[in-house]
Amino acid sequence: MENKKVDRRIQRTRQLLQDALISLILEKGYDKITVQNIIDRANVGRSTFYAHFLDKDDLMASNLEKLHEELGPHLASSYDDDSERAMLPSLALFRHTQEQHHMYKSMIGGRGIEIVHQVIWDGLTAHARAHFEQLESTGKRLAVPKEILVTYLAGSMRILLTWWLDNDMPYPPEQMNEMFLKLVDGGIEGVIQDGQEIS
Amino acid sequence: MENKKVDRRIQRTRQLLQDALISLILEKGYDKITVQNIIDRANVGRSTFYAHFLDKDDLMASNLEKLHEELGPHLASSYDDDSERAMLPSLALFRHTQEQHHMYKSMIGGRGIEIVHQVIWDGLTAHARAHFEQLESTGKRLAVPKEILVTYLAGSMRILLTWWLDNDMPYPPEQMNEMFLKLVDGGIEGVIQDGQEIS
DNA sequence: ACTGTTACCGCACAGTGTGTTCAGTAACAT
DNA sequence: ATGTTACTGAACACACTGTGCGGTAACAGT
Repeated sequence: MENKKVDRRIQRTRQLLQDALISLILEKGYDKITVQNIIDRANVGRSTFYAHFLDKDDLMASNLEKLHEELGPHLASSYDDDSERAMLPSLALFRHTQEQHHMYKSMIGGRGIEIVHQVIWDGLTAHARAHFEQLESTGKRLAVPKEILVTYLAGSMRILLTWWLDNDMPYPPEQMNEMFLKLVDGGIEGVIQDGQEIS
Repeated sequence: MENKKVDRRIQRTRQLLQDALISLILEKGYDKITVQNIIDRANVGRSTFYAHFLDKDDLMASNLEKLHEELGPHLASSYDDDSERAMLPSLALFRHTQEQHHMYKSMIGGRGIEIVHQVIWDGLTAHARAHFEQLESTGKRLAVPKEILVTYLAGSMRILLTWWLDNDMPYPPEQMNEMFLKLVDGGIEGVIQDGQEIS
């Protein structure tokens, strides 16, 4: 059933290139990296690089995709842990970030990259949107436009996550999650109203 | 007293280059712009560009500096308006953003740029830090590390500002400011404690 | 209006990175 | 052992960078 037919050489090459990119990002930042740098560090032929990826961005995207696939299961299991007050799978995200902090830091800390936005943050935003839509369907009214709430919630998560990584994760994921919820809950609750009328 | 000795040709050239950069950013994003593009659009000789700026980043920095100088007075006057609950000069910032939205959007919306961080956001963070330090000096205790609060506050401002620009400013600055304060106040107040003891 | 100064232009230059092609070689699966 | 497939290395045209320099045009001050 499993597709184990992937040539070892392919696996090796892709891995080498992906690792090279990450380590280079952590050293000098995404912008300043050239394809030349990457293939030098990975010790891979020039033509080989272009046989696998279109360019630097494409390689980055593949890295991101990999991470995203791996994150999936973690999110699913998160609903067991903090299902109660979960507006976002924040605890799961903090935990996974700690596990894969090299990868995350290369994508977040060392300056944001276009593609990261499109995959990670848009996913978070979707989560938040679903939360508020579900809330609305139960008759609640929002004193602030939904899209702003959604952006704010996902954005706050991003802010704390970024800070955490930039500061070498000085607190455990659980504590970060507590603080995140404490900060965000207050503001969110203030704009949720039971009644029909809005000011 | 005034230094009006600046050669007209210099003013003209610098202005042309700065405008060219902004319009190009709004079209295709900072990363994809070359010095060649800039001088073509500005209709300025190659050597002239390098007579004024070191490279693309340097030109961007000059643009940013210009904006920052102009923002100064606005911030000062903001303390008249919302001095009461001002943790940040948020209203002034929303207003100035609306006035200079082309400039701001080119620097924020179309993907963050390294230098922007260092000037605008670090300034905001400093404001926030000053606020909490002043709060601490009056005997209040914080249930969340100060640096996290600072980051969160400045970050939230950034989030909303970015959203506002990306969505073509659908609400007036005053309303954005109200919503910002509503969202942020709740969370912040929840972590400020009067007493001496912390959990 | 005249004059010295200074900014601009245009072109040429070496240097570096890009993305493609292709024949030769080595590692792979079976 | 054999056919297949991925990698290598070198060459290629192209694009952009940053610098240098003589000629030209716009400037400020008298």
